[in-house]
Amino acid sequence: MKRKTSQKIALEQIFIQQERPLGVEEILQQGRKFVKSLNQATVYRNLKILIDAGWLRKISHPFLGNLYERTNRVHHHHFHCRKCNKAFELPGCALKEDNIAPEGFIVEDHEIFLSGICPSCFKKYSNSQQVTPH
Amino acid sequence: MKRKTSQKIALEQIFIQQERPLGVEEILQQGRKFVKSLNQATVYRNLKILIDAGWLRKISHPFLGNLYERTNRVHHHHFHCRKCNKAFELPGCALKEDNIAPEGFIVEDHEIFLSGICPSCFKKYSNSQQVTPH
DNA sequence: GTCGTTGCAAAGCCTTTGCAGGGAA
DNA sequence: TTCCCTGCAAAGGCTTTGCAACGAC
Repeated sequence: MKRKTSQKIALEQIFIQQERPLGVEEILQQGRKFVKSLNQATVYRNLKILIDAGWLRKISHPFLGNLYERTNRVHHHHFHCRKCNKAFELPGCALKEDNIAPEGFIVEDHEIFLSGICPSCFKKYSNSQQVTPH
Repeated sequence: MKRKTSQKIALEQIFIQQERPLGVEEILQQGRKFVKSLNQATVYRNLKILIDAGWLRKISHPFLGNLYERTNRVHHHHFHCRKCNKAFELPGCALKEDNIAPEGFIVEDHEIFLSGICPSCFKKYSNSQQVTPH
């Protein structure tokens, strides 16, 4: 990253302000609030730069495609709600420390994707099951 | 699946004989041993049919793209070796039963991707570190 | 003979790349 | 002024789709 352009600054701002992982389309939409002419190719090029710099991480999400998030976040994993189709960041890690892999495999990294129903959608579903009093 | 064609039978045979998850290119290569004219579009269409029938599962692998495997295999996860770039099926599951997700989230399914060095590559690496006696 | 299935080619996504012009240092 | 970076358009992978011909039943 040799030159600080408004496009780069915009991307950094978006991720600094953001709590959840973002897809390219969202990044592009939000980036255009800062730089109206922002182009997809520029987004992809700068994402790559930020990833190579260790500032961003790319998540290949099984349902939502490629998402990007800051590397400085504490270790966590992602939950996908099959009702509202959103990704949630879940704190902590439910992986057992021992017995992760058989003898001989050296585990350096891992990624866990959980899926099901999020609290908000479960609530909606429960309500629709109830007979509404009148 | 209404009609049994040689193409469908070929795909089923490939997966019945196969121990590890396969990518589309591999499926196509192997399928052509049975049906020489086998086309990519046909592979994709039949994969979809087999998935909808609950006979196959699609795995969106972070490094290797989309892989396909039989649904009748015991619960397991996948290990990716960053040296030889292969996917390994690991028996068992290192996920803690309790405390997987915060209160309110209903976890229905999960996928774990491990990565690092496989036993075979570790062995090679160790050997190359050693001074070969002469 | 029907009509579900196939092969082929075209088109659709998402992502990358070539190029000329623009802007940071 | 230099030359890195951007926007645009074209091209690359992978996957899906339209269509006429084929073949399972």
